[in-house]
Amino acid sequence: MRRSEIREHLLETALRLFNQHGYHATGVDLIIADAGVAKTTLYRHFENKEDLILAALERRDEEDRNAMRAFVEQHASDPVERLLTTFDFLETTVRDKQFRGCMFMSAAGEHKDTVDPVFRASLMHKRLALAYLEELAHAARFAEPKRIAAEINLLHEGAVAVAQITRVAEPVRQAKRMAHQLLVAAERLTPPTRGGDGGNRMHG
Amino acid sequence: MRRSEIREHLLETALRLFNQHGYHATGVDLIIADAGVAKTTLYRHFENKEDLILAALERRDEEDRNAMRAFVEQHASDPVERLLTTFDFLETTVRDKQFRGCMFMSAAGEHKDTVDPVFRASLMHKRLALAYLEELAHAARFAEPKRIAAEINLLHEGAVAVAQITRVAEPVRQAKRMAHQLLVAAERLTPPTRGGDGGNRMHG
DNA sequence: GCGAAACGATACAGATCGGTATACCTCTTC
DNA sequence: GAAGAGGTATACCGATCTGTATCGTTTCGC
Repeated sequence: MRRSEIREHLLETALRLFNQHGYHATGVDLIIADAGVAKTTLYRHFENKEDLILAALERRDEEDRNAMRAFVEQHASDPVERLLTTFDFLETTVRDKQFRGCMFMSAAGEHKDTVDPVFRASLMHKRLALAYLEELAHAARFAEPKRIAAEINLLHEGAVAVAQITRVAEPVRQAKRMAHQLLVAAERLTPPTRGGDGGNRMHG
Repeated sequence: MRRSEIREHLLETALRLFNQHGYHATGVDLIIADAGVAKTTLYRHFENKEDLILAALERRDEEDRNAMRAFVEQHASDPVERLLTTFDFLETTVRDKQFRGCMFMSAAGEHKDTVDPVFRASLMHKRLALAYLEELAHAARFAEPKRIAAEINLLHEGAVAVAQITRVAEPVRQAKRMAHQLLVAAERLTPPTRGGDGGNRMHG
């Protein structure tokens, strides 16, 4: 394994264990044992455990947002449908056997102080996720794109939270239906053509 | 302090510290120091730390649900308004300086295994909270009370999750507006009188 | 008022935590 | 093929973790 591969391998292992057991409950000894790496190696790549957590979250942040973007762009072209398709992406993540809730919410839940770097990293991720929804809402020409994005975002968080507890995917589908209902009632700068449904069909 | 008072004092102290720092990050040494109690005393009242956590969550569960019930019954009489008033209650908890997210979601986030007693306690709380919403939705004579309750519940979780990250109360108000919009469109077994709004006024 | 139960204080056990030090091995690179 | 960087393995550090043992003191029920 090359140096960069070791780093990636450590980040993947850490992410998996953090997701499985949480951040405090996952010791560095477990991480290095699972990664099959000496402790010295871990500390050559990361200053300390917090640095590892931050690097892992940063990696996950990019992964998640890129995956959602790719999924949405591949599965829908109409901007309104794209907003709804974000729920389909969420559903795939929730259906994953390894799903144990949003890692950023967990991170913020274990590092509740708003000045904690881990909390701030989670906050940053959520801001970027919201920004993407605003981008979609803007492209969909909603009259209040920020409000729409915040609503979709709230439904995302609610769906994932309920799914974290119940461990079923239904909340995500329900959230999508709620989003659909809110979107068709929302004001648009360019209203859909009369007589049709403006392409806002519900496909799921 | 009488024996029962000490137990209550320990539970209150533990709950405050769990809320402030999380469950793993709060050691029993910190709890007893903050409570001004000997370690022997804590372990005379609780078998171990997990037992303390479970007792604390159980207490909090009853407190929370009673508080919501009392608030809702005091601030609204119409069943539909009561469903909306649950958000006003949430807003008071979110506005609290000590608010750091839902303690049960945090507990489930730190104890992700579904067979973990702490996870199960959180699950139980969420089920009871949902049951109350179903009770309200049933009283409001919605055609699909379970679906309505699940939708309100999802908005609750979303609002609290977003508030946990942003540390502002706005998400709760937004969730209430979304709930209002969904409720007025929902089918009722006894439809509201035509010409009026059926008492589904938005007061907040 | 007397005995038992519960309290506080402290010390301690054993495990685990994050992190470092040391010594040896294995590659790459000039 | 020597140098050096980065790997492994292991031992170790001090701190902290949950939980127990000891012991003197306080408090409460009878």
